[in-house]
Amino acid sequence: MPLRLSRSEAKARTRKRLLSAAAEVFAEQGFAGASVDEIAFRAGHTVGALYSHFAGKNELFLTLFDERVSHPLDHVGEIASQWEGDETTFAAFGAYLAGVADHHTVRSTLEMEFLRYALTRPELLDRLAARWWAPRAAVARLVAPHCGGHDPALVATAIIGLFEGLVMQRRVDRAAVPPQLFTESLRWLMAGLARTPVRPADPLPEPR
Amino acid sequence: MPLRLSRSEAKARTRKRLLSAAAEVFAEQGFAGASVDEIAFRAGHTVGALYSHFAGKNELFLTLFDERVSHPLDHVGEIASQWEGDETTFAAFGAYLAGVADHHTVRSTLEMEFLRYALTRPELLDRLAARWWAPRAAVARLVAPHCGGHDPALVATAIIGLFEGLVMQRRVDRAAVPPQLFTESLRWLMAGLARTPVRPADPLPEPR
DNA sequence: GTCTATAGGACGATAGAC
DNA sequence: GTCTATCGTCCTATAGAC
Repeated sequence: MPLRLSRSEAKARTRKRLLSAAAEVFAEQGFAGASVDEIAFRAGHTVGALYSHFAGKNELFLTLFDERVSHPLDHVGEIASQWEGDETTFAAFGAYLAGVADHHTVRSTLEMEFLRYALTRPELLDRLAARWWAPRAAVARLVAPHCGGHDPALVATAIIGLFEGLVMQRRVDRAAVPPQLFTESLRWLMAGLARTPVRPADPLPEPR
Repeated sequence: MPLRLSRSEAKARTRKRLLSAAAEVFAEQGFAGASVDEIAFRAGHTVGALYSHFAGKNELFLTLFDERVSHPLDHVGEIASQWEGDETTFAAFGAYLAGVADHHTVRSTLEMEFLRYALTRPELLDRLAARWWAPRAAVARLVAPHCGGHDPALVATAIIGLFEGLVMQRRVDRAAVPPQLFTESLRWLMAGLARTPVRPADPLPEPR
């Protein structure tokens, strides 16, 4: 590893710093509230550098949307490879997600801002929806053997919903959501699958 | 009911319109992105009217925070009064929350924006946390008889988390979260409570 | 109480030096 | 590729007419 960075390495480093700073500021201030000046400043640069890497504030935001915000549950694959439906895996899964709630705060706040931003932009909402397929499928594969006949995709959606909702509540009030609840509630849900009769899929048409 | 409004009635109506318009614009554009001009315009007034009712944009936002955004789960009391742990109640609860996901969109988006806004303002975060006590307690009372020894407060937190997470996913992708899933996943969770051994409360100290 | 007009400031984006 | 300086725009908030 050379002491001095090559031109392209320096450029890549600048870009990376800008993206990290942008993630922070967008999360804290929202899209409209974030100023390109502050983003550049936090990255240790000025607007000039920012505009040489990105066409503008919008493109910077969308680049972040595409490149940087992998969903927390993307990493579920790491845990899936060891899954046995046993206590160890439950605990690992729960601990991992409690950690997400406490430490990946910029990422999850930024995800919220993407959602709000996308809600008024249909084409972005589609891309956001597509983003959830992979983690949902990963969780579905993980739990399929323990679904007791219920649709693994729906079980996965419920599990992801459960964790997203717990993460959200824990960010508001840590005391209300002890870390063990991530594990416990997953256990409750999985135990209930076996005890619940399987119903016909989608007996009602999608309303409206 | 008189045909012409009294002065104070007209004033109250203006205030209400301004608050409704503000809720929409804040939800769509975020706090910083919302302009007082657009809020006033959507309310059918001008900035002058707005500033005669509110000290400024910040106060308008905080007033909304205090007065208008009752959490969806506040209404859980209506259902709680009829709860028997039976299929009818499950279905009503699920249907109600699927409706929230589909129709109360401004409210839930605004809640998201409040959360992001509050995350960098500790005193607001405390008030937001306090906001969740009542619905959590209402759900806890609702499910207490069916908790099988588990802490009803924690069960309530899990249930609320589950629905918040499902609502969020449904707003991104309706097809992924059929309305019945609200009912089904609640059934799974409740059924699992009875089958899961009760663990000692909080065996681990709160980390960090 | 509500409107119109405007002051004062912040921001996104660009131009030109290095 | 990055910086400094600046232009034009949009926004919050206020002042004064009605």
